Amino acid sequence: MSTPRLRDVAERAGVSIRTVSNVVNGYARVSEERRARVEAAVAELGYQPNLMARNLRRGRTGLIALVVPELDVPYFAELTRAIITKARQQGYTVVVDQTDGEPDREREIVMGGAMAAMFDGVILSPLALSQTDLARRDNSRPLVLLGERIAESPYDHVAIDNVAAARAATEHLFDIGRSRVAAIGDQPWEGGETAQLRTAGFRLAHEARRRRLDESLIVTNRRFHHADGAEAMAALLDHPKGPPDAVFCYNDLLALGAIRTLLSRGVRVPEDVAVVGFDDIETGRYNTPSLTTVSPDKSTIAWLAIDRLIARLGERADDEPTELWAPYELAIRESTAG
Amino acid sequence: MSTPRLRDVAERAGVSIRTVSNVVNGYARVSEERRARVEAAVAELGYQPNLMARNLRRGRTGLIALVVPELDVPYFAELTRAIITKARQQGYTVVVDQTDGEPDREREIVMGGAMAAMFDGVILSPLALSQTDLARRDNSRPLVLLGERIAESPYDHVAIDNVAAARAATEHLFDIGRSRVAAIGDQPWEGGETAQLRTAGFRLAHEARRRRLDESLIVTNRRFHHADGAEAMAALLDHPKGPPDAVFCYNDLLALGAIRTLLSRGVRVPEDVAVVGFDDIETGRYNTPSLTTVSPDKSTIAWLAIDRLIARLGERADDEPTELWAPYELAIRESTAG
DNA sequence: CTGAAAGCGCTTACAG
DNA sequence: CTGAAAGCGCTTACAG
Repeated sequence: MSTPRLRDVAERAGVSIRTVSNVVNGYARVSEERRARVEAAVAELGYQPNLMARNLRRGRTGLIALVVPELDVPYFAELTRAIITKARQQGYTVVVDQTDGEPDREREIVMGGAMAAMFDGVILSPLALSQTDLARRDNSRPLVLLGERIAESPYDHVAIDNVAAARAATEHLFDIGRSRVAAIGDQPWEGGETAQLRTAGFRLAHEARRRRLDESLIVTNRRFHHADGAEAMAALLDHPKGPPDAVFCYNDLLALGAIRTLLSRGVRVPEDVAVVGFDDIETGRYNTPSLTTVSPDKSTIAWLAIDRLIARLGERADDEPTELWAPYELAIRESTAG
Repeated sequence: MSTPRLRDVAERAGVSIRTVSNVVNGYARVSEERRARVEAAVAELGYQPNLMARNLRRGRTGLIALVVPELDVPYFAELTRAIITKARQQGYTVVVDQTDGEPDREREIVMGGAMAAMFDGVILSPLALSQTDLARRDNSRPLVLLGERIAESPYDHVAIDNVAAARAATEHLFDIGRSRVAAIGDQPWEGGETAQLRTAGFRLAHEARRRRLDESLIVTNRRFHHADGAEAMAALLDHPKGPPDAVFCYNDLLALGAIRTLLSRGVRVPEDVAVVGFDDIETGRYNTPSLTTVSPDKSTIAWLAIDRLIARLGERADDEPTELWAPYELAIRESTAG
C-alpha cells in the first residue's frame, strides 16, 4: 500500500481528518478516547505527515538557507557547523548553499530566485553582492547578514569589531618588540570592505603607537587561501628595503601559507618574523609553530544570527535593522611568542 | 499586491492556466503569439512559480540530502563542496545535514523521519548507522552510501579501495628504508569498518614485504581529530621498545596532530620519524613538512555519487545495487622525503 | 494546440 | 470538542 494520508488515518480511527490533524499537531484539546484511537491508527499505518502539503498550506517550510562563499574554507565550515547546530535546536533545518563568490548564485537565493521561495529566511555571508543589490531586494523574507562588510543596509547583521580586532593584533606585534610590520590581505575594492576595516585597524595601531607605516608593506590579495599567503610572503621577503619582522594576515589560511614560505626559505618563526592570523581555525592550533590569531566567538555569531532570524520570522519586517556584535579575543600562541 | 499566481498570469495574458504552465515549464508546444503574451504577463507581474505547490503536485522537491558526520573535518568539507557543485550542475539542490555521528540524527534523515519526505534522495557517509539499521530501511527513496564501511547492503556505494591504499602507503614507508612502522587510527569495533580495512592493508604490506609486525604499534582511536593524533603519537614516543621510525595515520588530521607532537618533542620529521596521512586535505600541502598522504579523487567520488543517485531517481528501486570505485593516489611530499 | 476541471495532502475558518 | 468543506497553487489527464 502507498503512503497513508490523513484521511486514511481518520477512516481507521473513525474520526474526521480535522481531529487527526489536531492530534498530530498537538493543537486543540482532543478527548482522551479519540486521541488514543487516532494515535493507534497513526502507529498501525505508519502515518507521516506530508511535508510538502503542509508547507503549501502553512506557507512556510522550516528551512533556512545559509549562503557562504566556500564551504571548504575552515572558517566557514566551522561557522556553518555552529549555525546548523543552533538552528536545529530551534526546530529549523539549514540548507547550505555555497556560491564560490559568484554574484549570480548569491542573487539566486538572496534576491528571490525560484529557489528562494523554499526558505523561510536567509543567512548570508556576502562576498559578491553589493550594497546596491541589497537595497533593491524585496524585503518580504528575513535576511541576516554575517560580517560587517555591508554596513549600511536595511538588514540585521552580526559581526565582530574588525577594526578593533585588527588593531589589537597589530599592537600585539609592537608589544613583542617588532617594528616593521606587514599586512597581508588588503582588498581596496568593492566587495573588500571587511579587509578594508582590518587595514584601518592596522593603520590605527601604527598611529596609536606613533610608528611610521611603510605603505609598501600592505599586500593586496584577491583570495584568502594558503597559496595567496605563500606568494605574498615570498614577495615580502624580497622587499627592496628588506623583509618585515612581523606580519598580520587577514585570515589563518594566509598566515599558514606565509609561515610555509618563511620556514621553507630558512626564516625562523617567530624569531625572525612573527605571524598573526585571523579566524582561529582548528589547524592553526596544531601548526608548528602554533598560530597566534584573532579568535571570533563563532558560537555566539551563530547563536545571534539564528536568534535574530527567528525573531524576524515572527515580527513585522519593517522593524529597525539591528547590529549585533559578537566578542572576539586575541589567542596568543607560538607564532608570536618571544 | 501579494505574490501573483498562475491564475493571475493567465488572466492578464488572456489564456488558460494550462497554457501558462506549459510556457513556464517549457512543456508542450505553444503558439508563438500566445507564448509572447504569457511571457509578457510573467515579466510584468514578476511571477515566480510557487515551489511548494509544485512540489506537492509533482511529488518531488529537487532536494538531495547529504548526511555527513562533521562538516568542519576538512575531508568532509571538501567532499561536500564537490557534491554541491555536481548536484547543482544536474539541477538538484543539496541540503547538508551534519550528524556529529549521533545515530538518531542519521536515522531521522536516512531511515525516514518526518524530514525525510522533503528529499528526493539521500547521500550518506555513515558513521553510526549499522548494517542492521540499513537492512530495515524502507527502500522507497534512493540512498547512496559513501565509503565502503557497509559493504553488504542493498544500496549503491561509492568508495576507494581502502585496503589497497593503506597497503600502498605502508609499503612506501618500507621503500624509504623504514622498518618499525606504527599505525594510528584503528577502530576494532562496529562502526569502525573503514579503519579496519586500513589496518588490513597495513598488515598486508607487512606480509608482502615479509616484515615482522609489532601489534603494539597499532594505536586505536575513537575520533580522528588533531588532538587524537597528538596523543597517540605521544604514547608511541614513550613506547617501551622505543619509538617507531614511521607512522601511517588513518587521516590527515591525525597526521598533523602527530607531527605537532613530534616536532614539539624535538623529533625530526621525516629524518627520525616519517609520517603518512590519508585524505589529502588542503592544509596538509602547506604544513611544514608538507604531508605525504593517500589522495582520494574527491571530485570523482562526488560525481559518481550524484550520478548514481540521479539514475536511481528514474529507475525502479529494486535494481541491483552497484559498487562504484573511485581512484586514489599516493601523494608523496616532505613528511616522507628521504 | 488549448481550456475547464480534478486533485496532490494538508490546515483551518465556519458551524454546530 | 468535532465535522464537513474550502482552498493553498500547482500539474496534468481528459476533451475538444
